[in-house]
Amino acid sequence: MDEKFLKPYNPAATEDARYAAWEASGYFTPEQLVADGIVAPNAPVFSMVLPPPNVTGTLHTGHAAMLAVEDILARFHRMRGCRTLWIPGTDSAALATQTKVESLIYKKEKRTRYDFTREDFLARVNQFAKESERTILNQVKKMGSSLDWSRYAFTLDERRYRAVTEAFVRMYEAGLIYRGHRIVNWDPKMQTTVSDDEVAYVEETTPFYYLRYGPFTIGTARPETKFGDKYVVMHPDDARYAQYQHGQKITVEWINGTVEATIIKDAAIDPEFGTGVMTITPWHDAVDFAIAERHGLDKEQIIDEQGKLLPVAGEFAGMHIQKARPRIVEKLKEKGLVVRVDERYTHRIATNSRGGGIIEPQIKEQWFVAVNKEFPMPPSRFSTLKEGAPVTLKTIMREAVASGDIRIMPSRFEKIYFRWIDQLHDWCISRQIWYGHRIPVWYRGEERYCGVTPPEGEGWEQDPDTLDTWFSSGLWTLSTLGWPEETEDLATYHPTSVLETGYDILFFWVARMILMTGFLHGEPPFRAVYLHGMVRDEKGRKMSKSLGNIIDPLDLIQKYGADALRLALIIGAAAGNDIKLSEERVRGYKHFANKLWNIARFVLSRTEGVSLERDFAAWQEEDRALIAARDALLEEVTEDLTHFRLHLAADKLYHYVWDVFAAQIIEESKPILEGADRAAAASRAQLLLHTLDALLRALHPFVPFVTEEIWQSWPHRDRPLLMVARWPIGTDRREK
RNA sequence: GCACUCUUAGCUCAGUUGGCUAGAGCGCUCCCUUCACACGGGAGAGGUCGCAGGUUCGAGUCCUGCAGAGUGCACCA
Repeated sequence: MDEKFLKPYNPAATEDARYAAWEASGYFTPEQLVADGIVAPNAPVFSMVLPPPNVTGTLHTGHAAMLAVEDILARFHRMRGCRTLWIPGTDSAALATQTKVESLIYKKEKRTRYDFTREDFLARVNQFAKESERTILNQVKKMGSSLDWSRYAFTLDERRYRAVTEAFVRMYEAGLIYRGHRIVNWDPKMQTTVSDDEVAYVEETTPFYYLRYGPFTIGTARPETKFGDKYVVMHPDDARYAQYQHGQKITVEWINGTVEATIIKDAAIDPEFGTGVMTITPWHDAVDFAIAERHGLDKEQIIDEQGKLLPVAGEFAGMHIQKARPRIVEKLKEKGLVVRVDERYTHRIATNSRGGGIIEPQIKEQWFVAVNKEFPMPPSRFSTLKEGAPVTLKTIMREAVASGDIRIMPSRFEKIYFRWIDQLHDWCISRQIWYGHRIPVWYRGEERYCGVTPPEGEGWEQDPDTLDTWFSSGLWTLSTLGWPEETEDLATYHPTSVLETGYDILFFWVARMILMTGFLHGEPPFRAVYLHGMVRDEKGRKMSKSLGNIIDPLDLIQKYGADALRLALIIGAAAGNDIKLSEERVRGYKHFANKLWNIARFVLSRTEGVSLERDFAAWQEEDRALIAARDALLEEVTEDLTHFRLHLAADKLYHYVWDVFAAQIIEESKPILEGADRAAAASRAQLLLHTLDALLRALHPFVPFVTEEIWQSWPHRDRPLLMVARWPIGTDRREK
């Protein structure tokens, strides 16, 4: 027996070496599994892409949970003999990364991006990204992730750039990407648009003003936007205002003098709200914009891109809206235009969830993906979307899931997904930042060119904007497998078997992958979606810097081992449910790794010279019964894993090891092994070996490090690495 | 406003398609350094499974209502 078993299991001294050995074996790559006869050349395929972490980020507990689940799935399928591929990558996270670099440069050098040329600035961002890349990748490895590093992809590398450009051009040519003047979410702080899904609403209590507008009283929480209001809108059936005709003009005294106002009747007005009358600011409000579009009304910009008032505001021009508001209210009061104020009005203000500022809607010329535009379905392998049938991108997204071509787990998220699709608007994909995939469109006067390569001739200017980072992420299963080329990888591994990710990016990512892959490749990007919950602190709060409750997974790995962390993140964490993580839980599972270690020590010390021959005929009746019970449990575990019930599988193995194998079987074995009945002793010794052998295999996906470390000192191993040993169920059956 | 989730031991949570005396981790009490393991073992305290109905031979598990907590979505100025 190896002397290392005389000491307690020490994960910190073990894990890096075990990972290095796995990596060196080449078995993270499916071709190597085939080449060495580990799996058959025509074996079933199991493939996944890693949701790429931010290249400039560091590993957090959410990543740890994701890696634990995915690695368990990968190792399970690899051991079952599948050609298993799990593709790693990182995301440029354009907006987040650029913001980070901008702030670093400003701190150090007091320079902003406008002090650089675009090329020089991008060189700085790229340099920073390259430097940080190693950090996150090493941290991913610390979790034991069996990723195929030979296929590593970065969302901004050359192959991915090609895929993104190609996708844009194809969608442009199909009329599904267009450029238009529309109201968008503008972040004055980050100086860019953001998509609807990136907007987060924060509750705020502010005063609500009732203002005199000619014969009407209108309500607003934002008097600073009201300067240009010259349309007063009411419901067509509102009897109180029946005397006013649609289109009728009236003169009213307003903030900066008299204005000619036009009466508009529109059913969007809720007569029950406030006074049932409102004025509109089409340039800075989506509802107002829609009303203005319906009636062909003028739209005037009041606030500029920095959040400052324009000349229409008269004496307030040039002032930031935050500062101007109290003064405007003051002036309104002086003029006697304030009828009443509700001091405590609760409403939601739009903020940029990506760490930006308060969203100020603006009308801008931007690029959009048309989600409601009908087109003939391209060649398709979807079960309910036939080539040539009239569809929209929404249809593809809905049908892919409704038909069962894609299964979302837990299923309640399917409902949430459908709801989201129903109210989806066209997706604004252009961003006014520099870091990212540049839009492949060039202009020359009135001419416009869209193509994968720049246009011929002089005088062309490329669109300065870049694409929403989710546009490139949406291609991830395709772009990592070589699309737009018809590669062997694409033919073999696409659609991927399962996409595992957090439920918080169901809309951002999962839905957009379905949209883009469905249109561009005519099939789903994956067969199943497994959504894990958010990792929270022991009190159930979100982890955040401001709360100071962030748990660093690397600390936990250092103290308790990656195996312990994996179990803590898996056991008790059903799909879609949030996970509360506490250090005590992780410590508890470290004890499990040590328990296993000591079990191995006991079994090895008592079975020296015993072979693992499975001579079941010579076994004692009760030992055969124990094996049968064990195999029944392993059947259940296998079934659970097949159905993504990882938490149950892990829990069952944990209890079998501790409560059955250690507490009962091993304890009973002590007198048997020492007893006078040598046949019984021999039978029992084989049972111990046989069971530990099976348990090491079955536990390996969950606790790969400690099981592999034991395996390396296991005299009975049939493969040099446990990682590529056979799954226990199926093996015995053949031999019986 | 609409939708969804949660409410099980002191704390944090499992309990897959309804089925034997309801479980885990941590914590608590008492005992044990017995030859795999004190990162251990033994014994134990602790639960009307939110509340009220219903379906069923049988419900923590399904249905209805109520209460509390939370999340997502929404163009109520």
